[in-house]
Amino acid sequence: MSNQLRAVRGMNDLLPADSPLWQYFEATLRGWLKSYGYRELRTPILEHTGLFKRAIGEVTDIVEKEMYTFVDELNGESMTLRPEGTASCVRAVIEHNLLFEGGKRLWYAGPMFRHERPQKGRYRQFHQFGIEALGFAGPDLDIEHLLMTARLWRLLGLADCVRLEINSLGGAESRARHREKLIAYFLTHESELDADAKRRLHSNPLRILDSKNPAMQALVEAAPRLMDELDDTALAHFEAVKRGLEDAGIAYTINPRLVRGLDYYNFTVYEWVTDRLGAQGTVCAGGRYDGLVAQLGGKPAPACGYAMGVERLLALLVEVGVATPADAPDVYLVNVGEAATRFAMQAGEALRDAGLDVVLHGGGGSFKSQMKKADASGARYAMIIGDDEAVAGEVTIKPLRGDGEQQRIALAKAVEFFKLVG
RNA sequence: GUGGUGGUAGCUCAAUUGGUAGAGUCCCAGAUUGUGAUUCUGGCUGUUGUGGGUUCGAGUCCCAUCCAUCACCCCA
Repeated sequence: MSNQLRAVRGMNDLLPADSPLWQYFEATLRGWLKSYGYRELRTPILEHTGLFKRAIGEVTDIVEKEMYTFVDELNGESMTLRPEGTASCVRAVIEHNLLFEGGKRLWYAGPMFRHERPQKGRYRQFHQFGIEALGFAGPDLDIEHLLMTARLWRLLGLADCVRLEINSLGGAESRARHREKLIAYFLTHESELDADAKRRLHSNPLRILDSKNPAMQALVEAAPRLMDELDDTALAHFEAVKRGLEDAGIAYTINPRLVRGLDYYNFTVYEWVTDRLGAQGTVCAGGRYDGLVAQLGGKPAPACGYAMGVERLLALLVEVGVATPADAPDVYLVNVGEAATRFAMQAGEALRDAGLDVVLHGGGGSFKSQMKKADASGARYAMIIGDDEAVAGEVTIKPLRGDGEQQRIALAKAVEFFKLVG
């Protein structure tokens, strides 16, 4: 065991027993995305480090201490495994001039990498699914995104275990103004700050508002509020988003302390959270990032989007007890004897031509042991072929589930039989 | 990255104050020599996460380390 090879910490194998749940989830996503007109964008997992530094922000936790960054020994370039999807998405949109013909609705999915201490619902390689709408001004797409996420919870049966929190961060000027007031306020109360807060005072004072330290609550409650700094445009935008939610009957709470860990957000931010996954309860988060396209060198364009943590959503599905769809074949092909195996190969192909899912028993074994495998496979039928059948060009069909008699018929008739029973 | 808890067969778990590592399940074979899911019988599986230490003797105590997990932190 000491020399045993293991997967890298925080990075998991997806085993066959679990893949049906992922496939069910992914299939649900595809249908749902199509119904809103979103189209897939796939970007490389590896990007130049500079992209994430510019997009996410130099002083964020992600960039400062969580990125898998390394030098490509072959050419000396600094590379980074993507820690999130938005930066790559915007980069690709700019690089290929996708906004030339107007706004774009895009989605992406895949592995992301952050070097954090692993915990349930938090892994070093984890999967995000996200959507980005670029080139659309105003609150329309913010609202669409919230409506579509709410629909997804209904589709997945999760509507009762997630709740929506929203906030507005306003524009850059509002945030700068608020930041100054916040620092001034905390400086006058510096003796009451805990160690975390003191550390953040100048690097990321907004984060102090997020503190869970009970001793800090009174201080935080009385702090200057960003909402008070919002200009008319930001307020009108926020009001429109709230109205959209109310029109759709989606419950929400305004959380003035909701802050994003990535620097590119402005105006609307939101999180869908659950209390059934412990400390890793944020299942979907997003908002508007109007400045990012220009910041990354593109022609200025408004944008908004969100990302979901796939592992967390699947954990929630398991918690709620979704029926995991079976992936059993229609037919398990039992074959004993050399001639029987050769005939069974042809029989299997004939059944697959007719659209059936067929597992052919491999590696020999007695009828008894093969029948046990047939049962364990979950197949509805066993098709039994011994040398007797092979010589006659016949097969024996035995129902393994429900009623029905075993019958021995010609292969061509068997194919017809399966076409009928589906 | 910080602190707490835990790690025994493929899986779920036992093992008295330190004294011979066990059960269920799974898998394999047979009862039923061409037929599963029930029943009965028999069989296989372990450097007790890893490496040190204390001891006549360590799954059990000590140290380190790895992994998981809970909270912090962070975030999806």
